[in-house]
Amino acid sequence: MPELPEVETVKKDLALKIIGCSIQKVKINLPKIIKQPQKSEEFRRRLEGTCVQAIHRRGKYILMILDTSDYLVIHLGMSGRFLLIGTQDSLSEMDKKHSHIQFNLNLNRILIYHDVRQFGKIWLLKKDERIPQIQDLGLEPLDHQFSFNHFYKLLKKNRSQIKSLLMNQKKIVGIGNIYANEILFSAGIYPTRQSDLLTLNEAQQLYNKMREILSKAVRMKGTTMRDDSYRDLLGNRGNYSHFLQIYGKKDGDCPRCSQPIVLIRLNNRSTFVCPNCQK
DNA sequence: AAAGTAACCTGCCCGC
DNA sequence: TGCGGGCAGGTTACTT
Repeated sequence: MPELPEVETVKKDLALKIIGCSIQKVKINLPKIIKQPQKSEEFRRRLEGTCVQAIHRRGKYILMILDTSDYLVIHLGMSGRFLLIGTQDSLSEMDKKHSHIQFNLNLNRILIYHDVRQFGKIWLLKKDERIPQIQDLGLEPLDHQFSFNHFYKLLKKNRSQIKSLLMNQKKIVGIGNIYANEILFSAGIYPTRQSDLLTLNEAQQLYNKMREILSKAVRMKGTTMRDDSYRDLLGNRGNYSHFLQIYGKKDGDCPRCSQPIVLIRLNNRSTFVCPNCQK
């Protein structure tokens, strides 16, 4: 599901709705989602009675800071989402089945971690505790510190296929398969091009499109492809789906030249290209 | 060092 | 209508 724009949307909504709230009770239905601490009981004990102080995003991870200085790290995997509801009765049987962690908040609200495919992960860490998943993350593509110069250097010192580089979370964070496809199409660059061999102009184009597309997708609150895919905290769809140019459009007409869009497979991921517009 | 493969899961969609 | 195969926005470990 979630790439930077989707995670950013969830983070903003969570910040709006639960900062200052206390977590009164925690119920764990699927312990394997919790990677740390190992014992569910400790997870529960350290969370109950705390208050949510701040919420941040780093790459595709959500960080929830508690007033005990412990913090939660959440990765939504492919299908993780949060539901904020008043009572469990409002959930369908299917939703109940996939509600793996339940946080009872004050004011009789319930925050649920829901995850059909169960690839999501949650850590509860002490203030000074670090995990490599976060430590090893690369640069934030929308950070104003991240200049074209930084980007260009990154391209030059790596020899991977440009699509792999864009999706490599140790180099640049937040870009997944949908946005990698969209960015490369917009920049007119074929996904298998070797990053250090791109021209200055191509690199500039790529940098511009990366920032344009990601920031527009954030404004549009992410992308929802199918009915069962990404939703925000309140169940709304992301509107960037209306702006997709190439992702999911095999055999469709290229929006630029009207030639058919071709599907190839790269690193086991579907990759959509217009061989006429992407060189 | 980089690319490929399989594994972790459930649900949906398509073709037969 | 039902079944099987393939696919899905991610990450990780292992092999080539």
